[in-house]
Amino acid sequence: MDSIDLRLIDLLRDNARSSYAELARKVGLSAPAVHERVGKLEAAGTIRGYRADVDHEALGLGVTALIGIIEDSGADTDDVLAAVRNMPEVESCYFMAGVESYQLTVRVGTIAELEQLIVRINRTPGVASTRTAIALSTKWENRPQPGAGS
Amino acid sequence: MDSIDLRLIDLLRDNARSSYAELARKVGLSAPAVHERVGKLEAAGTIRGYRADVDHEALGLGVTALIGIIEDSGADTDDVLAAVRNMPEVESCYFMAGVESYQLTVRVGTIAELEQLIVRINRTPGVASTRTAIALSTKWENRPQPGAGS
DNA sequence: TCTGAGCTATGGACTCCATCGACCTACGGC
DNA sequence: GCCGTAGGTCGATGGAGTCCATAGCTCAGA
Repeated sequence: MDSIDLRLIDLLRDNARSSYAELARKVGLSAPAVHERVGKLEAAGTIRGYRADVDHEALGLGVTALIGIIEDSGADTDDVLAAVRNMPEVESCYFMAGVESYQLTVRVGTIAELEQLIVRINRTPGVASTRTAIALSTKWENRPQPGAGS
Repeated sequence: MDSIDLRLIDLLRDNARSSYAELARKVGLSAPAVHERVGKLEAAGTIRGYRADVDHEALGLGVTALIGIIEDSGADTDDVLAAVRNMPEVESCYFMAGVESYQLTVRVGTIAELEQLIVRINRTPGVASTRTAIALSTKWENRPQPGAGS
């Protein structure tokens, strides 16, 4: 993990479909060398994968909300987690310090769907209550933090 | 935007480095046809780009936190936003309904750095107070919600 | 100091892919 | 019925991906 690796990661975070030849030109190595470095970063788990960044509104998922979950005392946290995992609307899930055990990012098409989702979460065994905040607009998301390779 | 487009989006959300030839095999079209469809999705802004999904811990950013910002009455929201935009630690930023105007996802290396970041945000003109919750663990992030194309 | 092991780069070769142009088909409007 | 358009296939070709052999570099140990 040297500065060339960091630059490769930055470049792939900016455009994951860059060709190895292009990456090679930018970091000043040959394409096979870049290929091997990227392969090692993937094998080590530093690069987990490559994802298309989509416009959720264009896919009919224009409503974004953050939901905090407060668990019952004595609830089985794994059961709550498993229930939430089965809800495809839940895009991200963090286990938190504080009163709210889980913090979710959810995406739905309409406010009505959000209401139904909240009801479903509240009905889940182990969930005492939830707190929902709606995002009026997304200023930015998943902005890559430049590494030392720049 | 038909079901083939949705499948292409799903496939690219799963692996953004798939070759056009591979995508073509999976959706049952020729590679040039897939190339053109993907190009149109990009031009329309439905696909915004392609990002490598990295392990933040491996990059020394093992601390994730969510920060809510409460603004001063009469604060210029754009100034607050601009200040936050200049902080590279802020990965995502939503403008929210409710008492907290902004909700941030931030990533830093240590709790000490988080403390400094919180201080910096609180010192920003227009910010009345903040509320921070630390993620003890990330169950999942940016999980793609399958479209109807599956 | 010399030597050998291990790592990582390069360059060549071969295969496969991206991409362009030509043509074909289905469909809707005149 | 005819034409224009949208969107597909096929074929060709230039370039990319990837495997392999080889060469330099670093370091440990004789």
